[in-house]
Amino acid sequence: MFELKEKRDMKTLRILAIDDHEMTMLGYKFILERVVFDGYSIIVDTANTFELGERMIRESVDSFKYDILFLDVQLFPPNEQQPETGEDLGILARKLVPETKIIFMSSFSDNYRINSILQSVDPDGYLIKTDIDPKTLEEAVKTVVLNPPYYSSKALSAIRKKMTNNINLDEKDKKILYHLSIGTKNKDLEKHIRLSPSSIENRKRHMKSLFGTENENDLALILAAKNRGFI
Amino acid sequence: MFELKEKRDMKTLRILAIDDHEMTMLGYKFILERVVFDGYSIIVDTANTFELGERMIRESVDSFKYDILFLDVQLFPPNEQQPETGEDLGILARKLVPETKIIFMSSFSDNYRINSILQSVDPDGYLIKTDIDPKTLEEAVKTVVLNPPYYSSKALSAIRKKMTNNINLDEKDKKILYHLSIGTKNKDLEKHIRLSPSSIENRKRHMKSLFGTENENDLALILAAKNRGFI
DNA sequence: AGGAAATCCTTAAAAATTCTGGGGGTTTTC
DNA sequence: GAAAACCCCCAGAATTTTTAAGGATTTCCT
Repeated sequence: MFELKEKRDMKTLRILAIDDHEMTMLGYKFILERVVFDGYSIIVDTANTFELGERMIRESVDSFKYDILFLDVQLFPPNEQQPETGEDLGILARKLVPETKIIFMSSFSDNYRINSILQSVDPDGYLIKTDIDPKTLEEAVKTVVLNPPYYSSKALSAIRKKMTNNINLDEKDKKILYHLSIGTKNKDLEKHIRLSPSSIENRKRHMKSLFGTENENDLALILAAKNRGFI
Repeated sequence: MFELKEKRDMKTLRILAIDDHEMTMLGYKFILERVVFDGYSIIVDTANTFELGERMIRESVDSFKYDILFLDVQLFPPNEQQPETGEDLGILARKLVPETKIIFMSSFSDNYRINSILQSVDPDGYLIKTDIDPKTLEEAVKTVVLNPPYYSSKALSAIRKKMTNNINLDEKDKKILYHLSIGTKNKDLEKHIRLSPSSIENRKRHMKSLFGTENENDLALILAAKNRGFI
């Protein structure tokens, strides 16, 4: 029905959960280690920083390998300029231990990263945190082992939103939206996007008409874009 | 935990399956009517034509309403020019009985319709036929009732493919791909797309370079586009 | 309140891209 | 073996995008 790497070790499923909120990880650990799954028992290790997580992944390469990796998308408060994210850990893990299944967990507000993560990591699971309860957690683990991928209901709806909007934005438009959404000031946009200020104005105006927010301000634009799943 | 419309009727879950292959429907009926689900028994009605399906949906409006509708995407052999598809039935059902959950079933080759169906119907479930076995069928029904949506594994991967390709094609490009994929002759393309023949050539050449099929023929282009989930 | 900075809009010309028709070579079809 | 269809290239025309400059309005900060 399903096979792990070492026949001798088929009794345990090893999971590593990386999240900066230790209490939530304790919850995951509590739930998962009580799950009975086809006769396999589950062991959950945890790490609460990028560095520790990275070390544990690296160390696992030459010993047992984890079967599943739970990764929080946002490992640090957004204002800190730590560039390391769960996504980076996912990319690293894919390279070092490609057979390990990867499940991302993100809060709703990190949704805009889902696109990039689907591209860079192609995870075996994606859970929006408000969807997570003991049952989905258990389901996710089972599905990811037996028949990946597992996307939670809100993750699917975020994906569907992106899929079904037939507005075509090119890379520059998307960059403008992204920078506006993270609070980049208009006058600083030209430093990030290779366009003149007036072109940026034009594109913003154009997008506002696409999103039906003519003559409204930039906030209305990014709200509309968020609703449609662009950021 | 979950609620149907009429408290009195909570003992049965009514399903209508519409598919032109009667034998496969018998299979679904056989499986589903044996499912035990939280104490509810399941009754599966079937229809094997668009017209019959439409009539049954219309008749259900004023009596019992179906809880779930299973719809085959391709109700007729593609060469017949019957314009009626499962998608149309889905749109109709959404209008007449909005509370009925809708699950689409499509064969792999009908994948290009998934985009349009996600837009027009926003179904509660989407199954690719090769994914369907008794277990997924049962899972789909339960998930759709309790916590939709349910997308089968191959449906998800088709969606992911579309999501993650960062090639931007506009409507005209997509129309060209679509018409090529259904066998429209090059010389007839200009009748469907408001462009000169040479522009169509240019766009095809441009897309071939995007898809890495330079100097190959149109077949290579549409195969590449299919692989990337564009059609 | 007062001034500076930032935002938002318009216009018109320059620049870039796309479209078009034409010429011509190769392959497919009957 | 000839007609039809397909594929490629070019250069001018048409269209779209970018840009700079000027000005009106709002926001921010003393």
